[in-house]
Amino acid sequence: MADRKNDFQKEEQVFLEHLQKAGLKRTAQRDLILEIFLRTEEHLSSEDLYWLVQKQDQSVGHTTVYRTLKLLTEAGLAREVRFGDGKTYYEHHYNHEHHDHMICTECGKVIEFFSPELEALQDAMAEKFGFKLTHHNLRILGVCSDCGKMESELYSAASGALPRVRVVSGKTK
Amino acid sequence: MADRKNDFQKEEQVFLEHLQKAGLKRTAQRDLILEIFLRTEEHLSSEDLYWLVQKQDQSVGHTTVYRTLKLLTEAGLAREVRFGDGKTYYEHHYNHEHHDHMICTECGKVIEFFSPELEALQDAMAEKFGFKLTHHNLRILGVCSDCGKMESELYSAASGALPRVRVVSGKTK
DNA sequence: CCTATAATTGAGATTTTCATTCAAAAGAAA
DNA sequence: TTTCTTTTGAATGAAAATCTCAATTATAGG
Repeated sequence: MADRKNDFQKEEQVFLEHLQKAGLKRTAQRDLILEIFLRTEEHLSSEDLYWLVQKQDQSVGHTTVYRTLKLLTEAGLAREVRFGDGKTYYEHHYNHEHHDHMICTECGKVIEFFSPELEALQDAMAEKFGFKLTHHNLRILGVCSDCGKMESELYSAASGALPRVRVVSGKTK
Repeated sequence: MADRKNDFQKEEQVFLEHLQKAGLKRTAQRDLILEIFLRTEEHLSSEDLYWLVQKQDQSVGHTTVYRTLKLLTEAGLAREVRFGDGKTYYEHHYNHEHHDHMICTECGKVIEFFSPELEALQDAMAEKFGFKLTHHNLRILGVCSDCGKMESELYSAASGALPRVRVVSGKTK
């Protein structure tokens, strides 16, 4: 645990500004929750984050973590995502490019990907119907190459212009 | 309530075949639930369908409707969809082309649309990552032209090559 | 440094959805 | 009919999301 307290100045400022605008107060709990959220580059449920916070401050309760995540979402720092297991997860939103999720229904692995073509097509689609698009949400469900026991050759062969991607997690069920 | 009992022969046969294959029995409740489901071209939650069924047969319980919807899904007659409000809805699947949803966050209106380009792009994306795609799920959230008080001119002007579409519902919140 | 005011906190309870249990009822087959 | 198996539905359970309220804490103004 080295000293890295000032890594998230921007995000903290966004949060403070949001609190101010909404007439809310800055508290130690909210600071702690924000910090731990920012330090954790994973999809977190409110429950997940609660346990991480517990490790540092036993006195913080479920409710506060839950409410603070809602606040972070309002402030534009977090984004709610659902993967179909009934739970709501949160991921970083500020300074993180929009991306979609590809989910393996076997191992639960989640791949984040970004496709400008898909984005453009969705924007165009929204415009065609007169929708003012606020955001969209694409989940591709399937079986990943590991689980499908496909040759990884297929993967590398087809990956000429592979979009930006990050493999996030393989949840064990 | 005119006599239209034999409108869904194909679907009924699909269901009966599924029951047979799975070693399950045909019952009056399942027949009734299937019939009402087929007659209702809307997104229905288990609860919604339960109340529709109740109107015709007070003795049918939640559990049976819930389980029958699962059966219909297995049989390929229904599809589960989630719109992010925590509830699970079911829509017709048999003889209904795949489509995605555009949802108005103001009035809750749901537009079903189909875009071959989007489909193709998603398929390609799945292939690039070695995913064997089972299905995908795209929700575009925004504000519809009615709620955004935009000119409907925009809509009709831009609708030169408008994809197939069906406005399903405007749920009042 | 106080005090007053308003917001926050967190344990617990409630709500909502999804899923299971089990005894009674009903279908299927001989 | 008789026997065997599946279905049914009320009740219950489990899990997540949300709310309640009394006690606590932050903040601004004296």
